[in-house]
Amino acid sequence: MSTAISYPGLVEPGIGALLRRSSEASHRVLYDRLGAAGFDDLRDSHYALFVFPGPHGARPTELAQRVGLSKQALNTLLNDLEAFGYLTRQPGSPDRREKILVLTERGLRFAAAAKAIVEGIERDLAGKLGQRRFAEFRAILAQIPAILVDIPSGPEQSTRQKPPGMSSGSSASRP
Amino acid sequence: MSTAISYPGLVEPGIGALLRRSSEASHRVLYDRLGAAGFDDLRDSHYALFVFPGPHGARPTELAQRVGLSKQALNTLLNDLEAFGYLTRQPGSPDRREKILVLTERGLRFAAAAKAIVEGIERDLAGKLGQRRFAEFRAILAQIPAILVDIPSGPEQSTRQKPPGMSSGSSASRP
DNA sequence: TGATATCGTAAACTATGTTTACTAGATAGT
DNA sequence: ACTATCTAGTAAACATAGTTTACGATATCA
Repeated sequence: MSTAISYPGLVEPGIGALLRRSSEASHRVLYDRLGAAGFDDLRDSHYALFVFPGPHGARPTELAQRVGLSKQALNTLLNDLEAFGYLTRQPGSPDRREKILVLTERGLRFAAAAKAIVEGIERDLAGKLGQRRFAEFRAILAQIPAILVDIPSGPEQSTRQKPPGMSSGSSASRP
Repeated sequence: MSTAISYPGLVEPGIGALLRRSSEASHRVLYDRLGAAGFDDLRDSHYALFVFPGPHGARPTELAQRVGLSKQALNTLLNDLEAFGYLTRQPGSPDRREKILVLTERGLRFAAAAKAIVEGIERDLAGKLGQRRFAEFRAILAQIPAILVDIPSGPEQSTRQKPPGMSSGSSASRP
């Protein structure tokens, strides 16, 4: 049992670590409940396609951009979703190169279940924190990304320096 | 250009989506600045090992548990970190099966740079939001994970149902 | 009516992780 | 002391998720 020596460094920020933990916790709850509700044939990567407003009526390329995936990655997931009966690909109509994604009955039930679970989570949080504090929290949270991209390269670059000539060589997993 | 038909479902919660976006934004800023500060031989997976209190003085297995990785996944990353000169593995002493992770000069500089960047981010946020609001925000954020795990399986399970007999069959990527 | 762009798909490759299995050293039972 | 068993670290095989590159079919422009 070695005691971890304290040293003056951490990468995971206070605020960043907190955000990550909360984000992961909320998604875990959502995914667990979806699985428990009978939708246990999907994995997290499939769930990601249902971010609002979801796949219904969209074209693959459009959806890929929205969820931040390559057309290819998306296509694999769509194959699964189609095979599992969550959606179908309809040929697009004036332009027959297009496909239109259409949720099946099951797909619609999945989306409804997800919505209900999410609303439940928010109700619980508001209940524990108080409506007002939760609303304030949420409002600030919504601002964070804009603030962060707004101030790239702040004043703390005094730590900057180039590393010594460490040419990669024989590592296992360099790109 | 097909217009996305509105339908009653979303998977990505209000609060969950917001948390995810903020978390990703903060990590992107941190990682970008670390890269810009000369630590561009590491990837995100390596950074993860430096979550407070980081690898210094720890044993591999201990660290693996802390950061939520298998011993194996961690070991690969440690190989890289060692090859790039961020740390060394010292043989543990009374028990010579153990290895003790020790940051090198470069590793310590990396940790210090990360700390400075994180502090800069927090300063910026506090500046934009106001000290008081930021502190309140942070306090609530820290409570979220506990609240969420506390209330697993809430009252919204009325949506529960088993799916029809969709035996998997011929998909690309099912486990 | 071609030249060229665009949609969806496919194939090959990369990155990151897990599970299973092994080796060296530690520890307990006798 | 001697074997049995446990544990730390490592290795190998495999799973998952994504990217880049390529291609066929349709659309659109000159």
